[in-house]
Amino acid sequence: MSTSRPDPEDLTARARIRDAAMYHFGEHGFERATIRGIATTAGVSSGLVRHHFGSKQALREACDDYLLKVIRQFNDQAWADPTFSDTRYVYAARATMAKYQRYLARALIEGSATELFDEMVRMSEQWLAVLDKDRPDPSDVDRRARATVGTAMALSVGLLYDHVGRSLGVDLSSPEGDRLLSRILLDLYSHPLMSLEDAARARAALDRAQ
Amino acid sequence: MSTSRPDPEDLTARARIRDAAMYHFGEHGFERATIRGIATTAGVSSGLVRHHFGSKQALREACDDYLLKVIRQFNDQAWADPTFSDTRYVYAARATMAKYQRYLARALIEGSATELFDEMVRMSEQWLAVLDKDRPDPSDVDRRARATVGTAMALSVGLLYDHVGRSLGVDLSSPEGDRLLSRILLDLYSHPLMSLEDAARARAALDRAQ
DNA sequence: ACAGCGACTGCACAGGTGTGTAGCATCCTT
DNA sequence: AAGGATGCTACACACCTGTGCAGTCGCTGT
Repeated sequence: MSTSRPDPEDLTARARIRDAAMYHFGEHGFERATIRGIATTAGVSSGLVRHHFGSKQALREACDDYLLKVIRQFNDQAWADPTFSDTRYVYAARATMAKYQRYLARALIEGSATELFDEMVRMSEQWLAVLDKDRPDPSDVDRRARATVGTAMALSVGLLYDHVGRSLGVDLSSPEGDRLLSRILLDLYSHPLMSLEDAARARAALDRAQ
Repeated sequence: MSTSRPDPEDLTARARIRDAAMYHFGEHGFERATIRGIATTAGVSSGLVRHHFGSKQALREACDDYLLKVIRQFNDQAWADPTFSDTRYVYAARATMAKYQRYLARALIEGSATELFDEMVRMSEQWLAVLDKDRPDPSDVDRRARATVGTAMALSVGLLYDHVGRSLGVDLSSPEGDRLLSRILLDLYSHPLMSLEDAARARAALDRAQ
């Protein structure tokens, strides 16, 4: 148990409550997290949580909204920067999202945050549009469809953060962990799991099966 | 709300409770699921749940163990079958795991099921060993490391089942949904997201950054 | 000076939860 | 036939939770 997570006093109580809530929701899940626990972490009374957010559910929604705002801001900033490449984007996205990783994972699994996912698909679609320019053969599936599954895959390591870290034997939040992960992703992203021929064959088999 | 999920009477009460628990845990999460709700679905008293499994936590562990057994059995069976290819394996795995999808997702996110993940990494490693034979250049990262991240990615669609289905606009559990997903995966698996040159460049940049 | 308002606290309440336990029926063993 | 284990139920208990609410403090505009 780390003792002090919240910033001292430079944030408004409302913001501190929101941050504490994201921490508790992410660490324990929505159900197990308690308003009293959140209030304690934020250094306020439980009544104040209710005063500012109305209900636990509304507090969750405020957290979702905030994260959506953060993600949108990151994406806009990234596209505005002319030096940004796709690899840099992925890397920076990981860095930006690091502190919200656990909350994001919980939110996606527990069903809130549908807007969040949809927004991320939209962002992936933008990138796919760029990548598709270098692609010789046209895809037989919709770009949005590919963006959807691509988004899910991009989120996977974040969703299974602890499992991946444990299996790799490193702390993913450490510099070494981040470097190792980058290497692995570079390798996977640059090596297709199957050849175009095998894929075509499988697709044909799929058509044959009706 | 679908009314009757459990099979009529052909299962022992213990097995019915386990099935009901996997359903409730998967649908509502461990915390929100209640022993009384599980008992009702299984058609028994809440006391019997305790009688057979001792505690809610122990019930969860029994579910994890069962799922681990199912997965091991599937994998052994797949490797024993000489006609099995990698694409078929992925396809059959999806079919086998379909009914446990939601439970698996919850278990992985909520932190139980570490054995499950590790076992899946081991299975991925077996497949990678086969795939590596056709690979011209040796990878600069451990096979187990690649298997770990690959496993996470393979699980991603299952973890984000509802989001992916909603974004694609189809029910993934339907035949059309399954076919669409297969097509998307074939496309993604057969097209690298970046060229070997770009990957080498990014790797060099990573080394330069220390 | 004073009324109003928002930030904030403390406490009580009702509901739901996991768990403990006493007791009943049924079947199997000796 | 006796007796004990086993599957199973019903009920009570203590606890924790989200929520409601009355009230205090401090600021701000008039």
